[in-house]
Order: sequence, then structure tokens, then C-alpha cells
Amino acid sequence: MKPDPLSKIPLFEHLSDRERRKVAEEIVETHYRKDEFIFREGDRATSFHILKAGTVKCVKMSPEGRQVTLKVLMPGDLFCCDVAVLDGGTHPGCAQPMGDVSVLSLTKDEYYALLRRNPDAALQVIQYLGSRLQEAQEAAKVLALNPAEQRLAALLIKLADRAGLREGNHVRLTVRLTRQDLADMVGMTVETATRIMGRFKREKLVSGTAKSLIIRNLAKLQQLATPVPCVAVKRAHGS
Amino acid sequence: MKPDPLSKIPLFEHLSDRERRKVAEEIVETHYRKDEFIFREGDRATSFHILKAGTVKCVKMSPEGRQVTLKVLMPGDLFCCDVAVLDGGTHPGCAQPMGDVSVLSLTKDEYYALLRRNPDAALQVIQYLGSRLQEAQEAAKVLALNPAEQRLAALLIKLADRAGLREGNHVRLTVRLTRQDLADMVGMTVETATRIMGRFKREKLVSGTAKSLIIRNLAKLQQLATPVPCVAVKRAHGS
DNA sequence: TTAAAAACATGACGTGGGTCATGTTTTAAG
DNA sequence: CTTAAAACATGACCCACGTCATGTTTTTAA
Repeated sequence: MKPDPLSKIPLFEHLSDRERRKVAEEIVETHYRKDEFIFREGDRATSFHILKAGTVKCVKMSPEGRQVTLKVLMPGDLFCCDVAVLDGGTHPGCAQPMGDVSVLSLTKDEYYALLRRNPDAALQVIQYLGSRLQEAQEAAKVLALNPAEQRLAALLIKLADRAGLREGNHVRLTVRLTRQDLADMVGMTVETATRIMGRFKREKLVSGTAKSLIIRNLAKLQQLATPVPCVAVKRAHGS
Repeated sequence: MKPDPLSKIPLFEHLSDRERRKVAEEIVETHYRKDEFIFREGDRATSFHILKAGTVKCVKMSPEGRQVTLKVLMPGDLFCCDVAVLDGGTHPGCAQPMGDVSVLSLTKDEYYALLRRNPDAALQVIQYLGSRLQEAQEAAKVLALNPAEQRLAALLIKLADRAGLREGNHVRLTVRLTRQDLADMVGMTVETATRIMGRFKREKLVSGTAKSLIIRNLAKLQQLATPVPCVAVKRAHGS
């Protein structure tokens, strides 16, 4: 099959050609549209996935119908790579395409076998999970401590970095993100997101809406995202 | 050395006796008191650790001096097991003992070698990281969506489950947790934590303070922790 | 045992941001 | 091009929680 698209994916970069060919035969590619969930919260987990093209939202719902977007996956991202989920567990959240996407899948057993035969691949997965964990913890800290404006500013910066396309002295986001999407990513309501984006727009920090969001002044956003490191340390620790 | 304390730790359970002896020789045990940080945010990460005895707080500080407790580690928990941190990175948070603790450590290189030689150990780490990741995501969701009372109730339940000692029809926590500790774990202020705990105490759901916290009515707390699944679904998705 | 230091507790007050309501603009489908 | 649906925007209201202030109780150390 095809001229080896796997070599570009970090997980597979250390594999031998032979092993890579073997995996290429086992792997299945599937396409999804915006309205087809890849899986839903509570579904039984059966496969390991890699996002090949497009973007996917990982979403958790609250019983009241509100939701948080835990993470936006970009091409190359792994999902369901943790054994905990695969080992008879159910998905802790939904995976919802944000447009047309293409996903590579490997069954649980094939995935296990792969990791067992290739310690380097296992190390890659450990590395990936580790950085996801750090991200998640950082996100929790931000949610717990920062006011809405800072959280939104921080989000825009992260997006510019990870899904942005430089255009002169501003950055265009390659992902379609409505105000609602932004709000869900930083735990606030649409109204609040709209108001703050309105403020940002007035101050020429951003422009455009979902169709094409543009970051016009990254430096100023950076500044807004960082709370003032107040001088007096309120609660010192140790000793 | 000692009669193999490693066999009780999940990471090592699938190792051959030979391998386990080897690891036992490489591993270093260190003791820390309450006022000695094991490491601080920003320190260079050099070793992989396992908590042998005691409890440890993983803490992140905001520039203003507020803090969030990302996780309370209990005996058997791994830390710094993610390669991302070990591979030339710095610690994303502090590790602060909550009393006298005992920690087993393995240098980065020995740890890598161990994982490479023992695919099963690597899978264990993947499993561990995966469940930590889910926990962290769940925590983020709770922080973002739930009001203070629900978060505290949920925390007490989790603690009862993971650090509780059954005593008749109530549960005594084996960890010393001040109101401040509780507050830091669910992103609120001491005052709010005190007030809510006061309410809980009046309703006979809990009693005692840091010295010895007792959960008296787990069922009622469970109920408080779960928000009312309101009937009308506000924002349905799909199709 | 006593004194200093944590931890706990409670009240008064202000506000960020959630909720609801309503209108405009943009996008997508026929 | 039209039209319905989705996304964006803005105002009015209010309450959960953070902040500050002050007092009591418990713990720790000497």
C-alpha cells in the first residue's frame, strides 16, 4: 500500500521497515464528517487511533448539558493510546470531528503486540501521554486560578502557536472555531466569550469570527494572559 | 538487601526475579520531612520516583501566590514517570511531603533501560499515565462546571475512597488535610472551604478537622456531589 | 505549662461572570 | 437569490465566591 505515510508519525519513526510494513497492513483508515462522532462518552473502547487529517474535539458533557472541550486534536495526535481505556474500559469523553477528518486505527490486540515488540514505540507513547498529562494539569491550574479574560487570551496564544498560519505580521487560525467552541475550551459561557472577544476586537488584538479568526497582536495577548506577578508573596511555604 | 519490597509495587510485578534483584540494587531510598520539598517547580528532572510511604502533594503555584494541588500521591504511586519530563525537561510542579515520607528513586538512564528490557513494565507505565490523564481531565471538567459545594463533596468522596479507613458506619481519613489543603485541591479559598465544611458539619455529613477528618454520611455527600441531571437537554449535538 | 503560631470560623461587602432575553449578522442550503 | 438556521452581539439582573477584617480554637514548640 501507499508510499508509507506512517514514517511521518512519531510513534512509528523508530520502527524497522519490515515492522512498518506489517503495521501498515493492519491499520485501517476511516473518514468521518462533522456530524458523525468517532465515539461517544461511555462507548466501549476497542481500538487505538491516530488522527491523520482534520481536527477533532475531545468533549466531556455535564449532566446539565454544558460541556468542556478537553483537547483539540491535530494531525499526528494519538488517541485512546492509554491501556487503561483499552483494557475493557469505556471512553471517558466523546471524540467529535470539527470538519471532515481521516483517522487511522489499530485494534487493541495489534496495538499491544506492537508495543511489546518495539520498546521504542512504547517509550514514544509514554512520552506522548506524559506531555498530554502536563497539558491537562496546566489546563486545570489555569481554570482554577485565572479570570475569564486571561484564560481566553492564553487560549488564543496556544491556538496561534499550534494551529496558526503566519500572514505578514498576524496569524490566521487554520481551524474553524466558533465563540461557543472557544468558550467550551476555557470553561465559560458563549456570552462571556463574545464580550471578551468584542473587547479584544475593539483593541485590535484579534479580528474575524469562526470562518477565519485572525490574531493581530500576539505580544499584547501574551501580556494579558500573564497575571501581574504581585510583589508580596501571600502564602510562602517551607520552613 | 531486604526481602524484596518491590514485588508489591505494580510496576515491578511482572519482572523476573533476576531483573527485580538488579533493580533493587540500583534503586535508592530517600526520606523527606514535611518542610523539605522533594523537588520544586522548574527544577531539572533527573530521576524517576515511586512513593513508598507517606503522602505527597503535587502543587502548582500561580504568580500571585495562590496554588492548586494537582494530585495527592499515596504509597505505590509513580512520579516523574513520563519521559517528556525526564528527557531534559524541568518539573512542571512541586512535590511537597505532607508528613514524613519515603521515596524510591531510579536514575533516568536506569529507568529507560528497565523499560526497554521489559515491555510489560512499559505497558504498566502507559496504563498508569493513562489513568492519571483521565483523572486530570475529570478534574478539569469538575473545576470548570461545578459549584464549590459539589466540588468539595466530590473531593471528600474521593478521599474517603482512596485514603479512608472504615470505622463502624463512618470513614476516617488517614491523611492530615487542613481546610487550606482541601481548598487548594478544588480551586477555592480557605474561607469558602471552611464555610462549606461548617455546613456539612451542621448536617452531620462530616466531623473533625485536619487532625482527624471523619466522613459520617457518604451517601448524602454522593448525592450532593452529583448535580441534578436536568430534564431538558439544552444543547443537543449530532445531526 | 505556657506562649506563639497555625488552623478554624464568621461576618460584611463587592464583583466577575452566569442567566435570560432580544436583536443583528453571517453562513449554508435549496 | 432567497430563506432558514446558526453564529454573533449586547443589555439587564443577580448571586456565588473572592476579599478583607477580626475573633476563637487548636496545635506545636520551648
